[in-house]
Amino acid sequence: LLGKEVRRRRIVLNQNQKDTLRAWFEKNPNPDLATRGLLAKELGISESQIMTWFQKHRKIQKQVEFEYCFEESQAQGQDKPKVKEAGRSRTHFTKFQIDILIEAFKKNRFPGIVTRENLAQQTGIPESRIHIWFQNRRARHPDPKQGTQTTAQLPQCPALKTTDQPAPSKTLSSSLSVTPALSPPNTQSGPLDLSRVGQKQLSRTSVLQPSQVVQGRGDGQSSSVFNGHLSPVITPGEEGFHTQAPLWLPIQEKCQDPSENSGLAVPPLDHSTQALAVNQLDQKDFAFLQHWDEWFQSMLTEWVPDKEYWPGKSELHLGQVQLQQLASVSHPADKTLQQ
DNA sequence: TTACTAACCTATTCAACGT
DNA sequence: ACGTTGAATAGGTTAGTAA
Repeated sequence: LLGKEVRRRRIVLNQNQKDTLRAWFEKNPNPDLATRGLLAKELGISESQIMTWFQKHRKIQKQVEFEYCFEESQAQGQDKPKVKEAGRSRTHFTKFQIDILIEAFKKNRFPGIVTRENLAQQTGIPESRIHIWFQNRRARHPDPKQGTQTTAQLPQCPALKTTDQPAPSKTLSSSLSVTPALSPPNTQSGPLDLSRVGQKQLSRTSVLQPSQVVQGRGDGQSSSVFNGHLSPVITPGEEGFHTQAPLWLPIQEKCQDPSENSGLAVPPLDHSTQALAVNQLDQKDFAFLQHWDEWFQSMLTEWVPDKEYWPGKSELHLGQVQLQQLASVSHPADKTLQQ
């Protein structure tokens, strides 16, 4: 926004690069670090870009395979033997390297590409490994400055806790995948397992990316408020779940270093700003949100975990009625909801 | 303007390795 | 066997680029 570092400049692979990558992918969809390095040299792009490309294509291939299996599976002789990568290699960082990384982490938990590359140069560690290191570090060392609330409490930064799905305004805007807004808590990967609640964390509550927290759509609409509002924080209670809706989520995005974080994090929104955001809603908006919250809560209180109903990873099969219900309460002013 | 997709994120799991 | 932690995966969003 202000010329600060954002993310790695997006490149567009040329045909030759794509062909080469595809050829390598066919030979081995899981190249190790050394192989990726070689490829990177050959193609003139970075190893982490190679890594990203392969990650994406593994996903795509899985999806394709799944669809293929779904269509003509049963009879055919199951999946072909895949190229199995030899044991996962593990990078060993020296204390010197770790010290540098930890220092950098203290300064900024979300280093942009420039910082990561600087660190790579300082430490001699490939940038992609540094990226992974920061991911792991963030996951395992929650920011102490974010307070000591548990994840079941009010959302905290840099990540805004929500239910495990995006807010309806987003959800509905893309392909009417209504599942998210109606998903019961912690069910993205299957039935709710209450035994785990309260241990490490509420499993499968998703966390918005820093950039997802407050970023409006730039169209003057109060989507950010919607985002916060429509994401009830669901806490397990003795008799089920309690939502904390309606929620005017106190968004306190905290950039580590505004001058050079990845640029995905957004500046903190102080309380006056929040209040303003809320006040800016007109009565129609407010009535709608109240209506939504009531409906949402009623849906949640009616919901009963049913193992048969949540068999696997993803889909929640909703009845037509629920879909229509959801659609019918779309905010008239929010065009994205109309879709 | 829209579709595509690289770059990025969290959450979770796998697995190497030191104890 | 277990804890730590690097690597991988799943599932998502953001934003730059080409059509």
